[in-house]
Amino acid sequence: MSLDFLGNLERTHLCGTLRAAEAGKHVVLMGWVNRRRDHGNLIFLDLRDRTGIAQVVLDAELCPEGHRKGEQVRPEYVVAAVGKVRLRDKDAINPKMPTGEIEIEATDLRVLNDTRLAPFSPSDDAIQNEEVRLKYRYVDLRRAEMQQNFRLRHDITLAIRDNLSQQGFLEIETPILTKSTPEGARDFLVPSRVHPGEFYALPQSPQIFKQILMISGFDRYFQIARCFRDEDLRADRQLEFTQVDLEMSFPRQETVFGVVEQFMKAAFAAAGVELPVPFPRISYDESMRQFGTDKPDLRLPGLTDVHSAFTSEALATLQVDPALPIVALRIPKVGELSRKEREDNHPLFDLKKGAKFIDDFKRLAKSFPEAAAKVRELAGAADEDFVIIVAGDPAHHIKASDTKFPGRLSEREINVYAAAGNFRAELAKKYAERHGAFRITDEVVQNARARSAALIDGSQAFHPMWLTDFPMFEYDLAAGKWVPAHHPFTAPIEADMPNLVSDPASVRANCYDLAMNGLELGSGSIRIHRKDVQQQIFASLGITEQEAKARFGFFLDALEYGTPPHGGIALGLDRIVMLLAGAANLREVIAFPKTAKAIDLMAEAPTPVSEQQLKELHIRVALKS
RNA sequence: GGGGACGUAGCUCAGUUUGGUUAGAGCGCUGCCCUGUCACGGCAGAGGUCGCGGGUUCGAGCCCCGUCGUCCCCGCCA
Repeated sequence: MSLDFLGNLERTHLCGTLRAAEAGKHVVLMGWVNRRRDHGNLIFLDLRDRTGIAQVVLDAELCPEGHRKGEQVRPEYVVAAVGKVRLRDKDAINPKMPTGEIEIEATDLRVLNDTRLAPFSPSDDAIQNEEVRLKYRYVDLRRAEMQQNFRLRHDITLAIRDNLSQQGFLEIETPILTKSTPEGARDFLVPSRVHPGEFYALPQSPQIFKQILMISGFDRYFQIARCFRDEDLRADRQLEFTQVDLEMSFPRQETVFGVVEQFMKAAFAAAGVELPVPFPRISYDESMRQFGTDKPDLRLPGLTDVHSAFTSEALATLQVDPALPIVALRIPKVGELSRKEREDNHPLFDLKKGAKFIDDFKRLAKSFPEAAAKVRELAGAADEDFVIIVAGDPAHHIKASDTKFPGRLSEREINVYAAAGNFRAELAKKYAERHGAFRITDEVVQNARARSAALIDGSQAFHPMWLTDFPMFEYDLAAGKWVPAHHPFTAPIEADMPNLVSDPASVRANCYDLAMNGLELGSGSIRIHRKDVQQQIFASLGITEQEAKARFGFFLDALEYGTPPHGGIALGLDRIVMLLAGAANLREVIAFPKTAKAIDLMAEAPTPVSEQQLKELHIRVALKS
């Protein structure tokens, strides 16, 4: 069909905002045709823009030209509707729509653009095919749910910026092209044209720069910072992601917690949710014991120590390592599972962690009726609750004693807890419908979206938790030495410093994580600001002065020029938005995300580049055959 | 690198258990009809290399092997 020019037509209103109060006004609306209902001489168009939908009426008698065009428009055509707002007859009011009391009596319709038939319609909320959604992301993003997600993201980001600014933080940008450091995640490298054979790296975080900003006297820095890590993706991990990154001078751990609690409260308020502060705290060891993870989800029961339910004879018969934890995990209201249902769950358990599980209670009860009953009692299990016992496998090649140091959890213990914790999280996801523990979060998120004036109580739906007292070092059994569990500028807790050399196992790091509903939201630490302490740490890690200089030279220099005590944290903005959007993965809150195989299906990145480009960059590609 | 789920019409899915006529449904799409619909309705119609390759078989959407893609998890992510 022939298209119309916009001419000097100016939009006067937004579709979703029209109400009965506007009745009688002449309006010009522009947007996409959401649906068309053709009654012959009367055509209804649902016109959609970012604010919502309004009904346009094309009457063959009142507006023959517009009606004629209306016969030809199709969903997702872009049109301008000119006309008068009028109240609908009482029996024509649609109470399901915010604009349902009015409609636009069209006097003119301009067809601004047509469309190819998209593989799905933005008005269709049943679309689940992520491949198609990502390829046609521009259509997917038109969907009301996506529009809401990005409105939410905007509001949250704005609130955090505003709040941190009010708390005296200054937003300062740091380089995207920077220096590769071999620590941590894999870097994305950028070849230098000017310097043959040399590379920049994209920042995994602004870590070193923000510390230098403290040395530079900015006192309080923050940045909504894009970060890049070339690692495998997950539901909560993308190659590039956004951190709320901040650093402050002269803080105690408490100071950082206070700052974060304030801006998190503000961020949640921007999403319509009241988040109580301060957040509760738990030590790393306690979190591992109780939840088998350092990002606990407190909406479900934790792990229960059920060692006491078993006699040593029973453990021997069951082939369970008595030196390792024996815990029960309980998923409420799952009901009794058939053998096949249980077996379907077995791949969710990570056998490589040196742990095993018992999920057949009937069989257990035949041989050890008291133990079976005692386990369920200790775990507080009701009849319809599903209980699994997780314990150490004595056949594992690393013995329970091999990595055991007094006063802290051993690698084997951690792995048994982790196997239980992972299993718990996977089963919780699988049986979400049955246990219903996640429903409260969905409800709060849904209600908050409706944006009534008052904030909705989020205390039952969101469970923030500070994790503290992480071990400073981990023992690398293969290398036979202590390695840092965090980046090497993390300060030890002051009281533990005398033990740095004599008893590294006992040293705790002055760092902290923020977890919520099974997600790690952020991680930070108080940093080392003294050269002598930094040298001690390097020494206890077996890093020579030359090595340290090669890796972090400029930063170690900077540390010697009057570095104030400082510390900070970085929080995953995408994850915060994901929680508040009620989304199951990050792709729902990132406009142009990548697939699990790190591909942008819309832009079709990555791709090979021309020989000429490679040549300019002094690069030759040698693919492994 | 490893484990798991999925892949049938544009979309959502049934059909795969136990191989057997021309592979179905709803939505969407096309044409016609319709002045009060709002998931409009009515009539008619088009649309399928059953992800791809190979194998078994008289015969494969269904069985076997391989491969590709999407998703989830482990490893990895200081």
